[in-house]
Amino acid sequence: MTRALSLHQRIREDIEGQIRSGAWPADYRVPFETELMAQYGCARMTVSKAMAALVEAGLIVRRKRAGSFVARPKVHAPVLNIPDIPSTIRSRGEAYGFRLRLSRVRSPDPALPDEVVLAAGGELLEIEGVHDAAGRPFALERRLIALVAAPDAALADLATVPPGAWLLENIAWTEAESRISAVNADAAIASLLDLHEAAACLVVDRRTWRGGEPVTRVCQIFPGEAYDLMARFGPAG
Amino acid sequence: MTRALSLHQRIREDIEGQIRSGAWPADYRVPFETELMAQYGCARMTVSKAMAALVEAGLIVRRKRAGSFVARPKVHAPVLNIPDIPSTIRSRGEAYGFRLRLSRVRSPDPALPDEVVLAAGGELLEIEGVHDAAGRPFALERRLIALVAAPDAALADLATVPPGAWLLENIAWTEAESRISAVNADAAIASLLDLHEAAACLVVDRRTWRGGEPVTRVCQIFPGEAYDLMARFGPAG
DNA sequence: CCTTGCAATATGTCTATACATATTAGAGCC
DNA sequence: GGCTCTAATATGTATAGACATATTGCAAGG
Repeated sequence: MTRALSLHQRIREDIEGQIRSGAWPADYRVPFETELMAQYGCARMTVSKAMAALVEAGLIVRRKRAGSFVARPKVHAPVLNIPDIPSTIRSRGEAYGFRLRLSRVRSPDPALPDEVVLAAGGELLEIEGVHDAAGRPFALERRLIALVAAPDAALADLATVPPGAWLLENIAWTEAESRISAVNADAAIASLLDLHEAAACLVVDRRTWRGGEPVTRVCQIFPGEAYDLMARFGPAG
Repeated sequence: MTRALSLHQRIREDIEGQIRSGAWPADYRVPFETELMAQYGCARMTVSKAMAALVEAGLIVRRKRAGSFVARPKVHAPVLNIPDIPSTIRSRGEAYGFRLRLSRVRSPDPALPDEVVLAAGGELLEIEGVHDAAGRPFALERRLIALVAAPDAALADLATVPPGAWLLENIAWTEAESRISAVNADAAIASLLDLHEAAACLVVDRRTWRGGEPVTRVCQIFPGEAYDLMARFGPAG
């Protein structure tokens, strides 16, 4: 059963439907607020609330004196789905495992400005491990954690809890940036992921911050042909 | 100069700042609307508008009788930036070019359900070409366009206007889905992109619809080491 | 023809008020 | 103690009115 919608939501959905169906193309002039208030028999504030939500969603553009118009679709803002690795594997019904291969505390390399910034004057926890799905390697993870931001990380039992899950529980981040690229597997990657050398791999390089303060940087390497990322742009479902 | 902000925007930004700075952690109870109206000396509707925007942005959660609380950050909804190829190249200050290599109208392959669905009972326009940056190959594009949805595409002068730009101008889409993966360049790709064989390439496979009706499917192949995609989660700037 | 200025108009913001609705703290009862 | 019912409370929705502001169309003047 569809829940009872408030009036401004109904107005919003009606207009959204016209736009998404293509009935109102880009640059089409949406009825004036006065017309809509007559049509729905409500106050202007109610119409305005619906319109404001449509602006927020990027579906319309409003211009004083001219009216409101259907926005041209933005090319560049699909929502990327980067599920975390354990849940991806478990949702396929496969057993998940994490094999820790390296875990040590060290100072940032002064030759690498990125590391120095991340460390923020303290030391770094460096971690490397392999995520397994059904006993076979699924992804290689190399991670640096700023101990200034997450001092407890050094004490965590990363042999049992993968570092991504530990951080998510303990140091919630507020900003993240991911870069996605492709590389050929070198000998080390090929061996760890059970691939032939030079196999194409998908690389997700993610940095996260907590209120401007860097927390961690992680590089996840997936076999390119066995994994893909999905991005969607469209109805907010 | 910072523009004059309306009051509800200022309230919104003040609260957003507290959250993004980490001063108000997840589950922190933000001041009641009555407290905020006293603090800013305004009506409740004004506070409410700010709060509604924060809910829309996913920064807070509101519960009747209990109050409004800072939301725990969503893990997996970064906004992916897929700029279109000509503007990416031009923004680097390099000359952009498109070399059309193939353009023909054909029927969908009955063995490929995807093609049959895309064609929607009509024929397909198949296009292949290379995007050049500063005279060197930058990306290979293979595209199928449903002529049912875009009958004029067959008449477009795709030798001068790249098909992506043409479609954007003429058949605005409303929904898109992109899959991102990595492959090793085969002989054909390596030759067209001027890479050694087996070089890792980043593949963006995008399908678009217009109100549920399929419009086009495009596969763009980039040299993996020379290109990356960026995704961000955080301040909506 | 081009410019300037005015007035009409549609959106943008805000108020004060009203009632609806969900949830919780606490009172009262077994 | 554990249960239920009730009343208080904070948000959710909506109204009618007011004034601000940006932009457009048009008219008057050069």
